[in-house]
Amino acid sequence: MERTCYNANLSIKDVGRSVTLIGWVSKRRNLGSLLFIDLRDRSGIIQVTVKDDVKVPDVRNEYVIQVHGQVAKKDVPNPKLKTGEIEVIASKIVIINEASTTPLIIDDETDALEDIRLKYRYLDLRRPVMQEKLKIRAKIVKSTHEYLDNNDFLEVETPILTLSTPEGARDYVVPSRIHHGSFYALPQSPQLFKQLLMIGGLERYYQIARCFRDEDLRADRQPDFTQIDIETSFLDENQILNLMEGLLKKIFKDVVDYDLPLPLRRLSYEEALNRYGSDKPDTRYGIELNDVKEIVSKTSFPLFVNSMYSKAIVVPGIAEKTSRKQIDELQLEAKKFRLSSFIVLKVKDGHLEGSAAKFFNEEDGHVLIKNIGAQDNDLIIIASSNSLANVCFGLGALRSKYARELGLIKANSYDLLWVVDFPLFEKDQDSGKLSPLHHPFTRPTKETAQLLLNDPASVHASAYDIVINGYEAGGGSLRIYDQKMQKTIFEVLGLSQEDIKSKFGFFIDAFKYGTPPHGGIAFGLDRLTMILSGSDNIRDVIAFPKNLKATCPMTDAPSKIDQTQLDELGIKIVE
RNA sequence: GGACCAGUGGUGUAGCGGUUAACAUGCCUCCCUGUCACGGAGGAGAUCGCGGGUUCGAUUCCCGUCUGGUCCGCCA
Repeated sequence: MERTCYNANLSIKDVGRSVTLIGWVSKRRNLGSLLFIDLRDRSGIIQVTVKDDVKVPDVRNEYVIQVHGQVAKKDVPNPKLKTGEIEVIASKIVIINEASTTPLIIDDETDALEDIRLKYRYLDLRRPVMQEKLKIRAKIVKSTHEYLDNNDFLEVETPILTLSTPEGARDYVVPSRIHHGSFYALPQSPQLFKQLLMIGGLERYYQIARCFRDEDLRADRQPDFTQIDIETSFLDENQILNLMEGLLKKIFKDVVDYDLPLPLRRLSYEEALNRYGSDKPDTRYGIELNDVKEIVSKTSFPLFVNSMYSKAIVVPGIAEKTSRKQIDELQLEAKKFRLSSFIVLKVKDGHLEGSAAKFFNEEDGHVLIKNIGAQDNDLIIIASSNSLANVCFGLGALRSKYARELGLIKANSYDLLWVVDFPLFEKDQDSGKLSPLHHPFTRPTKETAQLLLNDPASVHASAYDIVINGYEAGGGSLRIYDQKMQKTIFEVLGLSQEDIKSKFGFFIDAFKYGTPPHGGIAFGLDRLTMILSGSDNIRDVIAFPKNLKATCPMTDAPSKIDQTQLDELGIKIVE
């Protein structure tokens, strides 16, 4: 189809040029014998002016049209448009296709709610903001290809139909037609395959890998999502982190023209937990956690005296406007994080106020205020519990809640850091069972590996997470490359010999043929795109996402299938 | 599995124990030669998510249910 160029490629330099443009009618302004059409294509909008003497067909919003005309300079430019200095004086307009009235307004500021936008996603995608997000996504992928290609990484695809390994997330499962009663699983990540590629001698691998996890959805979680999946051989933790910092630096430069200062800060898991109450802290604002165990133990308040851990946060300048009701709501919020016991104090004229203030004598009150740096009109929240995790995560949740509400987070700012030195295992709060914090292929640190059998909870992992603006944007580790070690880990996790053999037999077998020390990382492409496009919702950066019920409002997937299909698969549906 | 919030013309909202159900935008017709969120005049368009209850009367109050969203659990 004849076309000179994209709309937004035209500029003041093209004045006088004869052009043919194609696009959608974004807006008409009919002034009688003068008609303006905002013509939209992928590049942007340009104004087409149709004068009295040109016969035009009846053109409506979202019609696809071809415009023949001449570029002209506008007397009064429109600073809001990239092409605002010019317009195209039409000599001929051809309708390529008509359009019905759309169920949503095709505009950056559409007022349609999300379910309507998802149902008509193809229309939603016509909105320039949405296209911008997809362009940012593509740019991240392009930068990634460039950087990793330049650093000797080889892109390799791994299977989508693979073996189910029910540890970790729930698998999406695909029935086998040829083997009734057997199922493939979709990969939760290419973890085992990328390690086998290292055993296969590839040394540096990457893949823009689609991953699938059948767990409940969130604003930042989809059941199928994309990872920038990376694995290397013979590199230690520092070498990997440095290499990956180079990748992040290039992405941030290429995509948002931001010069990322390197090296990135590294925070131990313990410090992240104790200072920010999170394993993925946003450090763009304060309200850090303070240890107040020593001071509050001197009070007469039983909760404080009987709890092993007491920590406090200071929320600045809101004591006066915080009501009893708001404090009750706070209790509710903290309860979500298993933090049921905390008290709220206000600072007024250098003294503590609030129902729990009476437990502090004058001197202890002053010491508390001084030690945690509280000022008049500040709110002090003290949490106490015998679980350090509950105290920290609970206060961490309140910390981020207040940061959002008080507008302490600077827009369009970036905060990147590594969280390192994780524990290898975490204990289930109820059952006390150990499970891997990262995954069961993570290598214990040299210093703590010998504790594996006697004190597994104290073993640390050679694992690292990249945290950006409070999102876990990626994570990785050095992997176990010793067959015996891998077996021991499975045993500590309580897998039987049969389980190990049937689920991971092929994997452990491979280790005996000369496995290189290896390690890697996976970045969440969707989350990276969210952060770099300023979105707070993962659906906005995925062309065709699922809603919270894991269904697609446009296609209505998942759907029932024919009896014939079921019969072929040997499947009976239980209602 | 659980908590909370929201469902009113195509779209987004307002409203309220009795209304001609309001406003914006979109849509249709007409007028307009410099608009760019064009302007002006007129018009069509809603069984107020669904079911039940209270009531003389329910879009409004109550219960249930469905749908969507946010969060907790879950996400090696």
